[in-house]
Amino acid sequence: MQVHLSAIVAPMPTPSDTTVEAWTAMVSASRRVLERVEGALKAAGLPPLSWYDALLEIERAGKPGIRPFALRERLLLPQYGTSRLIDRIERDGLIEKLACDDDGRGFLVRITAEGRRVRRRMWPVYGKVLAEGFENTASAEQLETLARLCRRIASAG
Amino acid sequence: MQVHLSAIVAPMPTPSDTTVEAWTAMVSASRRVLERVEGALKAAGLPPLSWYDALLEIERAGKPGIRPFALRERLLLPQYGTSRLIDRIERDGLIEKLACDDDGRGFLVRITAEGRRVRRRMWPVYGKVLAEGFENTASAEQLETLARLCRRIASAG
DNA sequence: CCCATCTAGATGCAATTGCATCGAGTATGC
DNA sequence: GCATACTCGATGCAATTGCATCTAGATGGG
Repeated sequence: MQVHLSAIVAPMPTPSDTTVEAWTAMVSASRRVLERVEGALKAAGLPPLSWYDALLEIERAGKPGIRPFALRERLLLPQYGTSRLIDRIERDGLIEKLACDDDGRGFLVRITAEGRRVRRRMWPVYGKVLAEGFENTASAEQLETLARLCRRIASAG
Repeated sequence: MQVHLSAIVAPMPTPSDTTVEAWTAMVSASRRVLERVEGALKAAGLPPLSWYDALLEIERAGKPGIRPFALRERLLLPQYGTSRLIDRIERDGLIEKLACDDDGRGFLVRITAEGRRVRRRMWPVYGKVLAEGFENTASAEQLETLARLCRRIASAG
């Protein structure tokens, strides 16, 4: 039996079938749910999902607001994406930009009353799709397992 | 204690914390791996991941080729997305369009030698990221579980 | 055969994303 | 205090995506 040196020195870069199965299933699942969520939001005349995530984080930051770079970290968005998302949401009056005292380069983003209202209207639409997709399908225990595995993969390098 | 009728008649549309945890973990994981894959492909001077998926399906279809609508079903892409993806890949010479005898509206898509070569070069780059993300992180058994849960969620409605 | 209807695929236009780069402000070292 | 490096955020431009609509060919009655 011949053994290639590369197989000993370095691990094969080729993933197992099981890995590929898991990966494709994960991508399909998240894409499908994402499509359903976006579709439901649009059908209800509401903004896209990215606005929900941003509004939620901004609302959580409360009265003092949040810096764009901090928002970027939470949303895992590229810097320019964050910048433009903030612009669009602001143009719609759901958030406002506040001068930042201790750093002249940046500013703070705070949610407006209208922003809170819109986020609240989005939640049941969003949540309904999630509940349908997940809770009719898997037990709480299975969902915990799923979450744990996904978190590990997300932080793996 | 007051109970709202809606809580009895229809299930609450609000998902459990566990559901939300699983969902956000799943989205983060797939987005992170996707970013890594796209980054690795770009760093290697190779086309984006969407091309890989398309090339793989087209290659699998073999000599007779595959109709765009069939490709669309497999890739879960919108119709216009498929149409344009085919255009771009064709412009690069990795696939070719063949007249379709039994349906004058459409055509068949077939991979070229160059297309096969490019797909083969993409695989180790793609696969390496998958192997790192999944196999260093979870056992085969866990990956099976992950795949099973994700498949169920993908097909749930 | 002819019309109505349906399916396959393309495309104009607007919105979004990706990439590179820029401008302004801050922090550091001297 | 000042030059240098760094961080924050914006933006021009090209590529991609989403949406609506369109054309050509197929299909199914009458």
